Amino acid sequence: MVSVNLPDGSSKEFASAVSVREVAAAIGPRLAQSAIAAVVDGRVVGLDTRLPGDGSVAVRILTRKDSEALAVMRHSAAHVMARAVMRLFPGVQLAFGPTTEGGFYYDFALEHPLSESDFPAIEEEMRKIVAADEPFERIESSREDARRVCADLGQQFKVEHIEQGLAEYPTLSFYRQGEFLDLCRGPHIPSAGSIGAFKVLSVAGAYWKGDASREQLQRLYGTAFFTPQELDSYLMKIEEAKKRDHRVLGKQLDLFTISPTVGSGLILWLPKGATVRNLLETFTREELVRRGYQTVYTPNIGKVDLYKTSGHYPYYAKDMFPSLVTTEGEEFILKPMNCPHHVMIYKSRPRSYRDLPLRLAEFGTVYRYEKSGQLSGMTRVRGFTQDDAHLFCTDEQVAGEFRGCLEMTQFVLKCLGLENYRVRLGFRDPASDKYVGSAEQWERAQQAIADVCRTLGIEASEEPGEAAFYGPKADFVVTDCIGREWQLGTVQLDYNLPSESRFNLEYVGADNRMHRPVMIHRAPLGSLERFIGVLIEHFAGAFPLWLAPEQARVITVSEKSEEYGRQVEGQLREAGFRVSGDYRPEKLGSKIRDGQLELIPYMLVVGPRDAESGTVSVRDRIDGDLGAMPLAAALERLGEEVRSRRVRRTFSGDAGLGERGAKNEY
RNA sequence: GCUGCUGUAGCUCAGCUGGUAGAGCGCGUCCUUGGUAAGGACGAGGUCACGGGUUCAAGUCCCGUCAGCAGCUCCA
Repeated sequence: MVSVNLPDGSSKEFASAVSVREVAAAIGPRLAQSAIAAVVDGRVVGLDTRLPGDGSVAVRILTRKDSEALAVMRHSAAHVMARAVMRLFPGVQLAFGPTTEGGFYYDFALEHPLSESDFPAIEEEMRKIVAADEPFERIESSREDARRVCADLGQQFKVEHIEQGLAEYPTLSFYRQGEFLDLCRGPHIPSAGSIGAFKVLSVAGAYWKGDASREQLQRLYGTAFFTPQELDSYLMKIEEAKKRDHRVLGKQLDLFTISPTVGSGLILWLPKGATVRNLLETFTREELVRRGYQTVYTPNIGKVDLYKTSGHYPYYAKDMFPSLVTTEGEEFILKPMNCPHHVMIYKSRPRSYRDLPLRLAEFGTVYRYEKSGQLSGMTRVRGFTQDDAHLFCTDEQVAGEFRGCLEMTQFVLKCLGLENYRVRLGFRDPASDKYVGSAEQWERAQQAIADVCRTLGIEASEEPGEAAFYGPKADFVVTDCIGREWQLGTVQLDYNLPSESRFNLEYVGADNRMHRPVMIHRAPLGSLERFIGVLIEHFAGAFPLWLAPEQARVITVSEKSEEYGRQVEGQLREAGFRVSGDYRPEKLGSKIRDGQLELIPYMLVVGPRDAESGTVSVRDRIDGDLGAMPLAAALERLGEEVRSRRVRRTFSGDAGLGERGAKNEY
């Protein structure tokens, strides 16, 4: 006798070991019809799952209305896609085919290189399979049988996976659908007919088990929904997100460009982009002064010995541009980070505990040789400027300094309306011995960091094993408009560079003895390139007034008002606004449209009526025509919005193309 | 770096199975002098990424290089 507890609080008794399908049928024929899967004691299972013969279990039947059902269906869609590919191309080796946040993919090894031109045939074959509505049948077998079946099918990846990845499982499961049989944990939908709408989206390379030294596979991406309407709206969402892409907007709005002649991964800041950067730098600099930092400048190159001492060379040699060798045989490298230079400033004279904490800040431009396939717009580049600073402090000061760094990062992000981020705390892997510094020192620091986050109300995930070898860290991660995550700000403790084997940093303590300082690396924005790239997407190019490259544009109703228009423009400029004037002999509507498309926050329309009364007709980018007002009133309105750094509208949220939520369902 | 795809006017793109280049927007000139998202006419603008090859003939086919895109991998 088994007692089945249902979500509505009721329960049903069954005499024997029933399947979930039978439970659904007992609740109602309609439910049995629309059931996709079920959640049994918190685990998503297929309808063919048999409940235990006695005791009590919680069962929730999933229909297409439940979000868990979508993932189950998509996984089945991945099988259907694999089946279609196997029908079309001989000799397909199956690898993994999990669901992702926005759909699913399946990795294959096959001779024929898949391309978009193959998608229609694959989709057509999938349509046939869905229309046939054959059931997904679960088959359980022993490890040995499973291995033999896969070997007989010639599926080498599956054989390897059974032998290695699944070594601990005594029994394994297959799912059969028609001629298609695949090693798979499941669960699956009852039959293919529930796949309402699907699309093969893209193909790309991927390595078996993510290992670049292993076979390269072809990864076919797709997505599926229960209804064509949902699929359409998803595809629309992707299109919308693509329009927000900073690479598209950067070109459209003349913010930055990249020239192959200068070099890929090297950003050329156009005047408008440079304006935004400049404003951000000024904003940050003011904040640094307020928080007790001192600014420094250091050169773009340094002798290779500096990096030998820091330990970065030759360990990171592949990630740096090759060294520059002078005719006299001196070897320099383009600096890949600022810390060694800042360390030398610390070492430029003996330090006392009274000097600490010493906070040295610099907008330092660094160069790293990223692999060509890595480069992407402004978010992944080979030359970038960090809003960098290095703090030298005593062990006791670490918590307070760390707190200050996080507060500043929080403050800066808040000022920009960037609220959609998460913080990852990279902690040590207790099982590893690769770390510099004592275990107690780490424990104390990690504890302090976690406490600081808690008191600041920062939602942070502790990730053991994610720390760098030299110290724990806190990374601020934001998601871009197409769902990719980018690390922006970072705060990292460093026990390595100050150590005896590196730069051997010291200070004289109150006890007149030498002590070793702790170093903190921190960059609230991270890199200006990446940060502004993310900001462009965050605002969809429509920067808040205080950051807008062009804050206002004077537009004349006709050429008759040009003189008054230029006068207004002059007064705005005098008042410190970034302003332009459009005096072309175009119609008003046309000039407004241009201004709107260029995302100018305010347009000041002036015509004969305004010239007469000394007014301007203000048009707001967001709210439209605000009507005529005295010029002084308009200046006050804009000035107030700048001073308060008001953020009126953002476009966060992604199109669900990310990999978060990817599950390895085989 | 690897796999796949892409590279045509300033921008977005068309150009069929090879027969010496097109559109829209933008730009220039002129007409129009208009009150909140596209007035009209005319015109200029292209080593079809670069280098080889096949061919009577290459934007189109093949190879290489460079760059971009998607993904994998890595990030002090």
